[in-house]
Amino acid sequence: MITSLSSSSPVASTAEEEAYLYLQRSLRLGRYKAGDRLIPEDIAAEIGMSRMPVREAFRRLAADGLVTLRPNRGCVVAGLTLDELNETFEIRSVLEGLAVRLALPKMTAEHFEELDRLLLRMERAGEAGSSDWVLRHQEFHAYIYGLSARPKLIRQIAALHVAIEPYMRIWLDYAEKPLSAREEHQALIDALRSGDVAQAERVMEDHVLGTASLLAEFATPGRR
Amino acid sequence: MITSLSSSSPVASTAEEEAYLYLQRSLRLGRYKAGDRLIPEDIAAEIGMSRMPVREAFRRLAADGLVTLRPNRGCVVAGLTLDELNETFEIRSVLEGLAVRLALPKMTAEHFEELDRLLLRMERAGEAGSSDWVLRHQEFHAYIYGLSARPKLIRQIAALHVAIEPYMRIWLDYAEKPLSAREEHQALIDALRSGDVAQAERVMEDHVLGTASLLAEFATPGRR
DNA sequence: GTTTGGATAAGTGGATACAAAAATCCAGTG
DNA sequence: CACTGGATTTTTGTATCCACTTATCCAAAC
Repeated sequence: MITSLSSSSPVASTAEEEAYLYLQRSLRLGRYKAGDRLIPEDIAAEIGMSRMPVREAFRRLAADGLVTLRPNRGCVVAGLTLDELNETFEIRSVLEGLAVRLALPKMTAEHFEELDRLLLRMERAGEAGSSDWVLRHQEFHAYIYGLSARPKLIRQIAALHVAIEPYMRIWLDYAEKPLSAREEHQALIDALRSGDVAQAERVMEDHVLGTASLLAEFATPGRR
Repeated sequence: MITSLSSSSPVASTAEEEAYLYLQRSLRLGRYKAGDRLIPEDIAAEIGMSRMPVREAFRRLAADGLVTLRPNRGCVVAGLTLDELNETFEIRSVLEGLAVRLALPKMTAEHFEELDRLLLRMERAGEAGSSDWVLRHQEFHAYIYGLSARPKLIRQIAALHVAIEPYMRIWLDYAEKPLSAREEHQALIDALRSGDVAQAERVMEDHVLGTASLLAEFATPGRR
């Protein structure tokens, strides 16, 4: 059972893998700003290898949508405009809705109990938005998606989460209004318990889109 | 306006780009079988370059899901099990449904006329399944998705099409029963003309899933 | 003061060389 | 005759080098 929304294994067996994980981590933590140029030589020096594996890592990051690669122009940290960010949430909403639709028919009483436990753990992890809470929150969602038993779907969802993460971080820092986290997730569980697939799917879609609209409030229209 | 479902520009300005396009083409045309190993040195020799750009092309192909890359094990042509193939269609159905949902509100009378023209061109391109017809069919769909004005969504859809293409080709070769192509696409246009967003979205979802179930008939359960 | 051209520096792309890992082959053993 | 262990071959991964493209900077011209 997949319980993590990370898009790749955490073991770096090759230099390329190490570079990839290092850069992904740096990007997710917001070490670079959108538009920053990543110079292979510098990064290679930081982690003690040559430019070559770093270049290949760039290619993978580009595929993840975290950086942009142009011939002879190097590697630039990708920025999402508000439009692109919203688009990503739209895509997430249908994919995560689909995951719920596929997961629900497989759910048994034990699964619901586990969801209750995960929700509890999430609440106990602190403020909605704290880094512990974010982890538990991902766990909660990943658990549901995992039940769909659709590896490709899960990977796609994970990739979108990775791409949005830097922005979420900014947003969470600003979050003044308390997230209606408890209510929303309880509603999600309730919808699942009701067994109404279409309803559960819609609740998940709305949950994801709700996050997007919340995010929009803190972003200025032209913002990258 | 994006009118092609190809996932990248066709101009090869660098050796890596050339290798990528060459390999993508070979894979889409079914030159290799699933499980075949791609030897960088051989491919490099074929197109007259060193292994290095070929290696980088491999990474991009892996991101597209066309090949699998394992450390020290090289590059293997990806195979989709019937389950994975069905999963891909499930994902396509919600993404293409979303595209329709977003496109419809922007459609005017001219757009509908263009759709009529595209359908006509598709019919005139020959047998459903011929390579000309496939192209026109893609054009038809791409036109609708393009109207959604969601670049990322369109790219994701395109990527899934590329991944499935080799299988579609096999399937189309076997297709004995006439595709109900005309009726299905006319129904799609009708649904769009009705202006009922939810209905149009559902028609598109069914259209995509219908293709999947048709495909399933020709595949043996354990097939790669 | 702004613009333009070109020298110079910086950086990228690709090829070759070398090291390390995996696959293959083969002889010896049970 | 199947199996094991190790040498050999093949292939992959990484570093270094060179050629070429792009960016930067400065001076001369308008």
